[in-house]
Order: sequence, then structure tokens, then C-alpha cells
Amino acid sequence: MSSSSSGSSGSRIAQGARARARMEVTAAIKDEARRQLAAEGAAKLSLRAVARELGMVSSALYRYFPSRDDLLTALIIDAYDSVGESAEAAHAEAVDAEAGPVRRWVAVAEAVRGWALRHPHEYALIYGSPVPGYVAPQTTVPPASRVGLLLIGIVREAHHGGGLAELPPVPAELAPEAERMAADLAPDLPPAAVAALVAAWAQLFGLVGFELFGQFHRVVEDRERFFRHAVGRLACGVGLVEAER
Amino acid sequence: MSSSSSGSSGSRIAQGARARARMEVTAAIKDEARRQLAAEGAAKLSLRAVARELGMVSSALYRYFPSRDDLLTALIIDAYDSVGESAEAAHAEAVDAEAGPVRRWVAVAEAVRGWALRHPHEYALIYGSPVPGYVAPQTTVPPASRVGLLLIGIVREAHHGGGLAELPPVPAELAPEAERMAADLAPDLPPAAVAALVAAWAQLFGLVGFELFGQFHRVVEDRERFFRHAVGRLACGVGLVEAER
DNA sequence: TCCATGCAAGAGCAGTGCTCTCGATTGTGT
DNA sequence: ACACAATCGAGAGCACTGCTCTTGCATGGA
Repeated sequence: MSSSSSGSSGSRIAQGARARARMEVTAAIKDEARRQLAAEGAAKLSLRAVARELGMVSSALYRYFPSRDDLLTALIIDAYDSVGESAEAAHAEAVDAEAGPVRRWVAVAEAVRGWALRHPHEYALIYGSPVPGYVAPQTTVPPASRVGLLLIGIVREAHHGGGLAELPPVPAELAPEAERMAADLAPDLPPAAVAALVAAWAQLFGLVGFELFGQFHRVVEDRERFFRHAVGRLACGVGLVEAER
Repeated sequence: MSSSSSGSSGSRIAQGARARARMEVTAAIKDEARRQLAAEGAAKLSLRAVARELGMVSSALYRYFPSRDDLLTALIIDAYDSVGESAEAAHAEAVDAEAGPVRRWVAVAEAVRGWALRHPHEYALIYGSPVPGYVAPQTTVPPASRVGLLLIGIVREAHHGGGLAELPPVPAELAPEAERMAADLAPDLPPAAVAALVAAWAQLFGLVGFELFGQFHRVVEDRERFFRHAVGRLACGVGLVEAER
């Protein structure tokens, strides 16, 4: 933007052409890596091939990403942000349409599924098997939480708007854990609802993963309708009810 | 098949020392590969390292497995069989203990979870992201179905024993698909139960996968109890009720 | 016993992640 | 305006991978 020269008055972007170029090259590397990821999968993603396609030599790439795993980490964070953004957009749209809690829940779930079908390899990267010796750095936590936070928000709003049915309390042996989870995630919700919510969150991705990874092959054919029905029942299991209006 | 020649009196094992040696070497390769798989994960599994550890040269290994992917396929089939066997054993034990449908369901689910925790990399191999360009050959289908068939069997027995609650019928838009699935999987069960069962099947592995792949990190602490409760509710969702006796 | 088969060994190819060094370009401080 | 220093790209090189091909040996089956 504001080229600058002396002033550097503006924001911290465009602070020097060097940094700009670095950002651009970094973005180009990630773009090309994403292309190869979508084309061949994470295992076939090769630093040398990325560099080759960008017309540079492989060693130059290490100026931008210290290792292949670091490049993967960057792609993982972007993928979490991407699916989170899709889900948030779908949620906002449902809110604009004055949809009730169940329809909001289903909208978010369908957004996640749609994103997964559009980016199968990126989905595998974040919700499939983790790469071998790789441990996710703390940086990935906030982007990874976006979908979960969205689901929590739906349930919380339903609770305060009267759209959350009473759930049977959790059995005594789970009560401490449920209360701990509730305190951490949503202190204003009953522990039984939080426990059901966390389970539904995992189960939602079980449905998406099974479809994406081929376990529904020759089992479920009309996957879109099946998914909508299943996540609808999931919403009921959390206690969401479509408020009358 | 029929070995022919002279006697061949015995079973089809021990038909020639040559074939025997081949079987043994094949098993040794798979064992060593499984060790490396457990130690480092599928991506780090190297044909050369396996051969090196076995004291042979890498090219010799290709006499037994035409490619690395074929070795992986063999491990995948073994893994499906292994988890299926664990689940079946747990089910048989529950049957011996005269447990009702819900307890049988939970026993199978906990067996799957336990196996997954004991063999995380093998679990990732079969229920995580599929390997890049790899498509599972038809040979993997029967072993991959064992857990699913077990769950179907539990629901079917419950249905015939009066331990299956009536489920609300599926909405009209899903009725054809539910009927088709029922016809394929369990013609004696109501379509709504089959649809719920398939969904619960996927959701069960969603719970296991989220725990195994670290998504429950700092979210769920007492995972064993949480899992037991969640799969219990899953069983209820399918319609299973603990029969009084 | 003799032959043919099955098998291991070795060399070799193309590709990978990653390291190191060496010029050259570039931005900045004096 | 000049020189210094930081940054970056290129190239060579190491150790490793999956996989192929040929050669020679040992063994199993008749």
C-alpha cells in the first residue's frame, strides 16, 4: 500500500520492499504447496517440486520455511482458518435468515461437510491422521477451535433464548468431568448439555470423515440427505429444539 | 489349488518347504513392518529399513511385496482383522455374561477404543486419512466390515428380543435411502433403525478418532468415562434399551 | 543325480529432505 | 553518497528413499 520511503508512517504492512517481497514469496510458496496438496495429497507434497514449479531452487525455499513440516504447519493453520471461516459464514447467513438453533446447527454442519468435500486433502491434514512425528504447535489451537466455539455459541444462544430442552443429568460417575468441561467451555450451560455438545462435536466429524474417507462406499448413497438427517438428530441430542416464532 | 502330485494328504499348509519358507519370510516382513509402523508411523515406514533390520537387501523384499503400497495393504487388512477380532471377542464376552443390548454395544465400542489406543498408528492407517494415491482393493472390504456387522447384529438381536425401542420414522425425503440401506444391510430391521445405526457407527469412530488424534486435548480429561457415557447415549439413539431380566 | 526354479545380492536410476558455502543483490546506517 | 551488513538465490553435496535390472548361487522337486 502506502509505499512510504522515508515515512513508514502507515501500518506495519509495506514496511520496506524487502518485507513485502518476502510476504509475497511466502504466499506464493503456500499457494503452490496447496495446489500440490490438493492434487496429490500431503504425503506427495515435495519441497523440491514446489520450488521447481516456482522457478527457484530447493535450497532457496528454506529461507522461508525451515523444514517441510513447518510448511505443513502453515497449511494446517490456513486450513483450520478456512473451514472455520466457511462455518462462520454459513452461521451468519442462518442468523440473517432468522433461523432457529437447529437450523443454525445444521447449517454449520453442512458448511463443514461442504468444505471437506471441496478440500479433501486439507481436511485429511487437519482431521485425519496426524503426520508422523509431528506435534501441532500451540499456534494451531485458536484456528482449530473456531468450529467448536461456533457450536458452543449456538447452544448458548438457544439456552438463553429458551430453545434448549432439558437434558437428563449425566450419571454420577461423569458428573465431575462434565462440570469441569462446563466450567472450561461454557459456565452458563448445564453440564449435561456441555457433555452432549462435546460428544456431538466429535460425532459430527465422524460423519464427515467416514463419508470423505470412503467408509460409506456401497453403504450410504444419498449422502447429502443422510448427513442432513443425522446432524439434525445430533442437534436434538444436544437438546436443541426449533423455537416457534 | 489342489496341489496334486502324489499324496498332498495333509492340509494345505506344509505343501513344500519352499512355500513354507516363503510364508515365514512374508510374516517376518509384516512383523517388522508393523514394528516400524508402531514406532514411527506409516509415512516413515521404509522398505529399505525393514529389509535392513531383517538382514536382507532391499531388492530381495520385492520378491514378497511388489511395492510399498502392497505392504501397506497387507498391514491394513491385518489391522482391520485385528480390531474386528478384538471387538468380536468383547462381544462374545458380553454375551457370555448375559449382558443386554446396551451393554453389548458399549462393550464393542470400548473394545474398539481400547484397540485404537493400543495401536494408534494402525488405527490411523485404517480410519485416518487414506494414503495418497492409494485405493483400497476389494480384498479389504470383508475385514473392514467386521465391526459394522457386529453392531448390526446387536441391533438385530435386540429387535427380535424386544430390546429395541420404536424410533420415529425418518422424514419423507430420507425414506427411500433409508429403505435402500435397510434392504442392503438388515432387511428385518425398520429403516429408521438402520439409518440411526449407520450414523451411530460413523459417530462412534468420530469419538475414537478425536480422542486419538488429539482433538480432545485440554477439552476432555477423563476420556474413558466420557467415552462410555457418549457411546451409551449413542446406543439409546439407535433405540437400544437394556432389557429387564 | 541333474535341471530348473526361486531367491538374494549388487549396481544403478530418479527422486527426496536438508546443509553448507559462495556470490550478488539490496536495504540501511554513517 | 558511500560502505557495511543483512538477506537472498544458486549450486554442490550428503544420506536417504522406492524401484528396476542383471547376475550368480543355492536349493527343491523329479
